[in-house]
Amino acid sequence: MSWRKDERRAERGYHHGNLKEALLQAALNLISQKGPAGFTFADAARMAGVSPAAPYRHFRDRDELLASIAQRGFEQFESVLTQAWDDGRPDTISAFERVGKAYLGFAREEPAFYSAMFESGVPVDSNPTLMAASERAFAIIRAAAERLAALAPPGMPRPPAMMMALHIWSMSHGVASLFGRGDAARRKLPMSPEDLLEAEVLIYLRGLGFPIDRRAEAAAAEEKPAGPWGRPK
Amino acid sequence: MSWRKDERRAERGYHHGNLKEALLQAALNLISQKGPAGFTFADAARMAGVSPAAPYRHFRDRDELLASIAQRGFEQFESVLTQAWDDGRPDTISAFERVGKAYLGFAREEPAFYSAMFESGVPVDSNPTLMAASERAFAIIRAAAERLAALAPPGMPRPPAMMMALHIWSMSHGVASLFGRGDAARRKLPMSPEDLLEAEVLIYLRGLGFPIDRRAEAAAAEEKPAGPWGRPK
DNA sequence: AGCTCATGTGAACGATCTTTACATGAGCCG
DNA sequence: CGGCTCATGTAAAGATCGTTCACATGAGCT
Repeated sequence: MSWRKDERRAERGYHHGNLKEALLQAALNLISQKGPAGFTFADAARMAGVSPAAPYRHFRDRDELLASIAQRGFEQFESVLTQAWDDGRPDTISAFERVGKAYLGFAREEPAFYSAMFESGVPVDSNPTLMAASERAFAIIRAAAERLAALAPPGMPRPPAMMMALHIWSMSHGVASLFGRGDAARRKLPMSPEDLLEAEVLIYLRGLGFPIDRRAEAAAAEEKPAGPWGRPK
Repeated sequence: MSWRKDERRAERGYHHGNLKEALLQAALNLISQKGPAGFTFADAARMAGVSPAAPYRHFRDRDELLASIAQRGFEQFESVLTQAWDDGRPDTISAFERVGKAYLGFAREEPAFYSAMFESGVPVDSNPTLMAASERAFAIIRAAAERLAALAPPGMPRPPAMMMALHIWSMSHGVASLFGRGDAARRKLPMSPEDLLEAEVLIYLRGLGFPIDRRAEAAAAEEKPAGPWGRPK
């Protein structure tokens, strides 16, 4: 790693070192603790050990900091999804399932990023670079849908990949947003969010004509082999 | 209507009349204009023509007002869904589609309610009456899913209604949250949110083994009869 | 060594949230 | 009708926050 000089400037720095980074980290901590509305600019400054005015050297205002976090979130999101997709290896279907799990995993493990990206009221379309980052993340889902659509059985009409991608995205976001995070808006579920989403997507794909094994859903619904739909309760 | 005396007290009241109501209305206006984060307690008071301290006679703090709005939102939501479902008349499928449209309609026409309910960070499970209202709203979807599940073709295994309900809900919320409102987080869509959701649900139901007419999706995807999947672009 | 510019500080303003003591008037009871 | 009481609203005040501006400081270049 590039320790030696980088670390000296980072830890102890001249004025502060990399305040920008420290502020982003502080904001992330605060958001994950108290939600995107509960984090204050002054708090982030305090947590970074600087005066309340210092952040204005790096962010025009509080919204720009939030937008920066959303931006970073989209980038990290894209990276996670890309890795999960792995260009469709070893096979399209299982890679696709991995993407779904990765989606939920990101929402759960990075709730601060996720809420900054989707629930903070940041106007995504007002910031071009933010918009672009969001597009790149969606492009992964879109690409996966494309490959999946190409796999449609010969007899079937090809579903439009864009529509598939939007459908999958809305399912994933719906599950993540309603049931994904441990804390807020939780509701007793008969199964894990991951299994819920997996079953949902599989049923959807079967509806498109893909030859999905029914046992996969059963396994997703619950490990209990009490019929193909899991426990009937 | 019960004018006469009610109205005198409502309009002109003694101190203010029904400040509580006025505050809720003011908050709704403010939220629909500036989002749930952008509304301030003082602003609501000002809009109601009272001092900034007056609201505290009716709400412990800002969060309680928000929770009250969410509560009311869930009640109104339940009413809208109940009306749309109409106990499954004239037939289960079309009533089900109506519920989906009603869901999106509510999210679009009452963005203030919707965001207070789902995106304001109000801890739903901390307030029992709020939780109950939310449950009652979800119960409509659940009941519809139940009826739908009972309609499953004889040869098919019966899907668990609860799972169906959760799936439908996550689709609806996903579409509403990502594409539903005119303003925030919009993205260019090849079709309307309503059509997107309708196609999604229909494909899902077909995946469950329901004999869904493919042309319905085509119509949903777009009116253009350019093949069963709408325009291939 | 000295200049310069990015970076951080301190003080200040207005707005907000919230509490506290005080005012007011509606409705009841005699 | 007169007075009591309590819900309802006000005024004032403290704490915090977002934001700005004049000023300080020191890193890096020449």
